[in-house]
Amino acid sequence: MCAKPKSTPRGAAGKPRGRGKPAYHHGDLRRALLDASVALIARDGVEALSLREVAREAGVSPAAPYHHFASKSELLGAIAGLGFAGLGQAMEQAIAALPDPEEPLARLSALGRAYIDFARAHPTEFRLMFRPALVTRTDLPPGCDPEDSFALLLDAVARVARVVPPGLVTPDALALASWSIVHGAAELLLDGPLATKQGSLPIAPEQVGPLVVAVLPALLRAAAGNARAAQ
Amino acid sequence: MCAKPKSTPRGAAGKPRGRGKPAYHHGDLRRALLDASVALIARDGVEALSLREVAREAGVSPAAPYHHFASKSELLGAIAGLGFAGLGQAMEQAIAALPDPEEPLARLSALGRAYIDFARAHPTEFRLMFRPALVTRTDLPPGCDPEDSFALLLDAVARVARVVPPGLVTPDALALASWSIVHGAAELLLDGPLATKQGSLPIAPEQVGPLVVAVLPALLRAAAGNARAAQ
DNA sequence: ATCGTAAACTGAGCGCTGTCAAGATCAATC
DNA sequence: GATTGATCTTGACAGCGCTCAGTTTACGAT
Repeated sequence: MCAKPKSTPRGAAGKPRGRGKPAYHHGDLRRALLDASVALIARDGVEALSLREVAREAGVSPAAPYHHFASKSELLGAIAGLGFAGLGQAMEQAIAALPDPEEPLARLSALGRAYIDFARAHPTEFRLMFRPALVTRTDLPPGCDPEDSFALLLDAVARVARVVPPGLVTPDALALASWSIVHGAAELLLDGPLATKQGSLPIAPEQVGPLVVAVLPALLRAAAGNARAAQ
Repeated sequence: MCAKPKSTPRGAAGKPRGRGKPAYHHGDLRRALLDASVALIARDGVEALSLREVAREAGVSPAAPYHHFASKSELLGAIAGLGFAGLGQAMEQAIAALPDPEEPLARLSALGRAYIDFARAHPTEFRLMFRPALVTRTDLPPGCDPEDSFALLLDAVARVARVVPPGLVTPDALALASWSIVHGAAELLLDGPLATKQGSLPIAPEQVGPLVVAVLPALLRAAAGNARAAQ
């Protein structure tokens, strides 16, 4: 599932060997560049990221990154790719941790919660996942496709829709609504008024996830025609 | 309400006068810079915007913009400010156009619709409104505060909550849910999979607004305890 | 009509950036 | 041990944000 294909392509382990010289070949520069980039973005923001500073941080020359990424925006794209992989993984784990993974409503709630938690835990990756203008989408290995991460969420909505009698809105609309509410909460949490000064809504960041997830089942029940859903 | 305070601060009208020379004083350079910036961002994206190109577009020297904006990010902040003002205005108009502006559910639906429509009509401004990292918030004239735009939305939710019997979740949670769903739909529409390849959900962009708004009342009814809301 | 003042704008320039071409270095293979 | 090919360095280019000293203009007071 979109894992790191090769741990150490050339050379030795991740660290520059203990000799006096810093070693001409880095070991795993690609990884080091990604890590340094995430750290720098987290500190100063995406717009302040300079490829040269990333290279400096990794201890290589300004042109070295170009042997691993065709451009700056492709490096950002790789970070976004890591984000998609991480989100998918977090969602799978959330389902696996469920007492009954087949219960539709619980399944959806767990995914929603995982979505928002991921955004809070990995804001840098999450933001890049949804800033297509900053990013050139390099062809990812199969299983890493953004669609795959979202498919889990949409599938969970479909399961609920199957259990619930057909209601006022189509299943597609249900899926859109579910996705929107979870994604919107995440965005407002990271870059909206909830983050900056939280003046508008007296809601602490850590409460956003639980609150949204608590509302989700009600939304699905009601939108599907006010019938009693499973459980 | 955050209107343009002075139409033409110095000099003559907006256009460079019809003489042969391009006129040393531009007339309304600030406005021209904002307009050019929005156009360039719409064409090439925010990250590709250069202050020098904006100046070129406006026919002035590279240093001229600095007499109107302290920095590039302050220019972007001004665009975001225009966005907040525009959103507030669009929301007020949406309410004013209502047959009965006092009907809580219709009021909320109209605001939600206006929110999403605004994002679609002014993607550049909308994005900047929610990219605080790109923007330095210059002190805006009173009435232009972002909070004011959102207050309308939150107020509409509160009105619904007042009519509906107290339910499973607090009014704050209701407000968060409503705002999230509308904002999330807008973000997904602009920068999410709905925009890029719309492979995940078979929903056309122009359908997103109506669908979300159709779900909104159901959400509020259900979350508030499954009781019958007004109307 | 003239002057003085302050705003608007210019042009040169500094340090930084993303990117590229050419050369140096090293690990692994034949 | 020589070859090969990936990895990294060096050096350079154009363009960027931003600063500053100086020029041009418009407006109010005289």
